Amino acid sequence: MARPSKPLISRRGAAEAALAVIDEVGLEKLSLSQVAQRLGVRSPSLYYHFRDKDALLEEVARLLLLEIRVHLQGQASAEEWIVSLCVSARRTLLAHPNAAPLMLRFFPRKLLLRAYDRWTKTYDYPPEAHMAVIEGTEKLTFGSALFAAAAAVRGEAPMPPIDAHEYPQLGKALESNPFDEEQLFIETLRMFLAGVRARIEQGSLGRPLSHAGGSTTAQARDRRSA
Amino acid sequence: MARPSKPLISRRGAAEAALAVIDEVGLEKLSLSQVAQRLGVRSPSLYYHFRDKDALLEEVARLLLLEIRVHLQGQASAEEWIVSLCVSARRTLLAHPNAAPLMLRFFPRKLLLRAYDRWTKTYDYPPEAHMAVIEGTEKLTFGSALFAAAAAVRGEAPMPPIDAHEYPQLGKALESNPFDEEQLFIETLRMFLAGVRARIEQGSLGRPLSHAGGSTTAQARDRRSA
DNA sequence: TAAACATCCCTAGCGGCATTAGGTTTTGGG
DNA sequence: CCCAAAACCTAATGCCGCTAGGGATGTTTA
Repeated sequence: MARPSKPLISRRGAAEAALAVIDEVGLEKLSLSQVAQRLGVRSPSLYYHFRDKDALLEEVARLLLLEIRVHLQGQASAEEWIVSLCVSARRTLLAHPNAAPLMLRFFPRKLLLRAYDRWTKTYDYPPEAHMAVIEGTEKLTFGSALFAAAAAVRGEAPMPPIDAHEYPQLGKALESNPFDEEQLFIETLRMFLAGVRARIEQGSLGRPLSHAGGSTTAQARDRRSA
Repeated sequence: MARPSKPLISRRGAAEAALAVIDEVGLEKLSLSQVAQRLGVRSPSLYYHFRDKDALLEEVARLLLLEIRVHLQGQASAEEWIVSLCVSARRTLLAHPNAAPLMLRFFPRKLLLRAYDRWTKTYDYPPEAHMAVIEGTEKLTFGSALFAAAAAVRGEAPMPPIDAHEYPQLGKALESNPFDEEQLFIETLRMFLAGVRARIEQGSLGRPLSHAGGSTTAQARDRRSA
């Protein structure tokens, strides 16, 4: 009952066990003893592999991000490729709603840099727009996923039943909304990407919105400001 | 030393005290005794006003959302009004980076319904697009604010120094990015709103992105699918 | 006015949890 | 074969959320 022939604990295995516990009982109620129990081990032993509980959770966050796998068919444009990647990311997080908030506390951005680097290679956007594209898609994706996950944990629908008497306009908006949850997310993504093109074509990067002229008169203005 | 003439604790006051403690020591390290101490009271007394710790934190979340005040000058379009409101929301959350994650755990959507109802009144968008506008702006705003806050807590820059050797394209993208943090957020918002208009004008709501024709040939197609 | 009741805080204490200290066995290199 | 490092253990500490039960102070009622 001291040192085993083969290690019982690995960082990866511990993270997987922790994720399983989180899926079961929730992030707040996760205790190291539960993780240890799942590994056939006592809780202080975890400290041989992790500095503290946060270090373990960080590993879980990394694990979660690495689960994002793209299963995309013959894709059309680079933009539709982005869309399907973001949808994959969202689905992965929603598959572990209790663990999703870890993305916020321990965002392993390093793991995304490679993907972003590849994106910028295939874009035909001007470089001044690259970071905005990254920022917009990332925030839309993780924002949508995190809030949807949080709502799921509470057992709420992300858009709660509206008191149509109190908020008539909003009620109508909800009624005529043709999208389900995921479709709505996809639509916001496409809106954003369409807007990227629009603002580039108008040369209005960094400028306030001005739709004085409609789409028929949309011509390129003088170039962007500094 | 029992019941005071005037109550020492109020829900509002306790939430303010809790917020102050969170600002100081962080959300994780907040303890009820610290809140109590700030109110000149012992921690179990808080249970007379709150069911449990989560109930107190929920009140803090509400407090935080109510702090969002719009200080907007003579605004131009309805869209620019949305932009300034979202910027206000983001700034408010960034003023309390330690408390920002509470938005995720206890999102008081009810407090936003009134604002959304008013939005939909002034929009000239078709109703099928209303929820997408709400969803997109909300997720962009809170996504940006939450991740920026989390990065601030860790003392990181939201976009970390890129190893330009490892990720050359991304390095260039960062170099030619003309925006600071907030400007980048604003730009993503404007991109999104521009995209809302673009997809409406093209009648492509719900459809995949197809920019076969450039802006010059952007004409309305047959109407959206079911 | 006095009794009854509700309000609002207190002290004491329980159980759980993260973390530390220090011990013990196994393994592997010299 | 020995010794150091590896990888687990038990025991213990201190904090924290929360509950139980009590007592003083108001307010309402008879």
